[in-house]
Amino acid sequence: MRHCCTSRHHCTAETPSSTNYWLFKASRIVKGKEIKFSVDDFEAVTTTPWKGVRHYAARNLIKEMKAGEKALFYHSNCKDPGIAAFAEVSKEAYPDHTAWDCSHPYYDPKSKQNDPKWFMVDLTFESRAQNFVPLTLLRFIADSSSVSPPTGFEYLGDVGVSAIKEMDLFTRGCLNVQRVSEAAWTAVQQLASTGGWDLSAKKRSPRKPTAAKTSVPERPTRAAKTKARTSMQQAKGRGSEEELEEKVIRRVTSLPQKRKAEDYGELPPPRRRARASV
DNA sequence: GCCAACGTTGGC
DNA sequence: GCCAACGTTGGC
Repeated sequence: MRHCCTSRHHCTAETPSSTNYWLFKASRIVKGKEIKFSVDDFEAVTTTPWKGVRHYAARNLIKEMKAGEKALFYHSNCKDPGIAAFAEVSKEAYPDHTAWDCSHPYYDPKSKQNDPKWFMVDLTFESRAQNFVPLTLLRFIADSSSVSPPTGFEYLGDVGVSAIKEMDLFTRGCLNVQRVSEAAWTAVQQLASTGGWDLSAKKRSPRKPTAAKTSVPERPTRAAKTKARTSMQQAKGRGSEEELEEKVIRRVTSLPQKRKAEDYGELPPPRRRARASV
């Protein structure tokens, strides 16, 4: 028997054969190199092998995927991360051959042909999100202190709101492949098709205060860091007054307006060229 | 088998 | 560039 995951909220009571939903982060930068796989690229090629997953937790999810399961296509590592498209897993896990190619940026000498360490699935483009769903919006909804939807998002229902709150985007942000609950999938679809929010009104939550630095003056070992973090989190608890305050929507009228279409097009804004080119 | 260290990754 | 989460690795 196999655990579908470890002790997290996902897989408690669901039937093992139920459809899973996933989220794929299309990073633009890998090991310092620009990869540039945008939603435009994805739409153009339609089906793409999801190469280059080199994170164990992400790989484990990859191996769990089945053909036909739905996925969110997410732009990460960019100015305005968020969900840009809907997709489908079209081929289940098979060895990621780029790990065997020593000239490839995804090369990993520890992966052997007879014992592959990394896997990929094929992902097929289904549709573009009618409205790009930015992480900031999801965070805004997740941050609301109430279980009920914020004004303007009543259609999500309490179920949708709590599903968004539980998304791994917030607790496991660095994971580039994530599991998505059916309720969260539905909520994202609703957001994407409804649109109409005023992004400039959503205040980005400020950086959390870092109290640890002062208490750990010397260069701490990694373990010490971990411990410090953990205890800090425990001490901090959830829902301080400051946090509540952050949840208030503020009008921000002077937000830079420069980026519009390219926000969601994802291709890097054309770097101003020095005219030249002979 | 425990547990510290490592490696990966992305938001800020 | 820092921080964070966590599966895996490796020393013992």
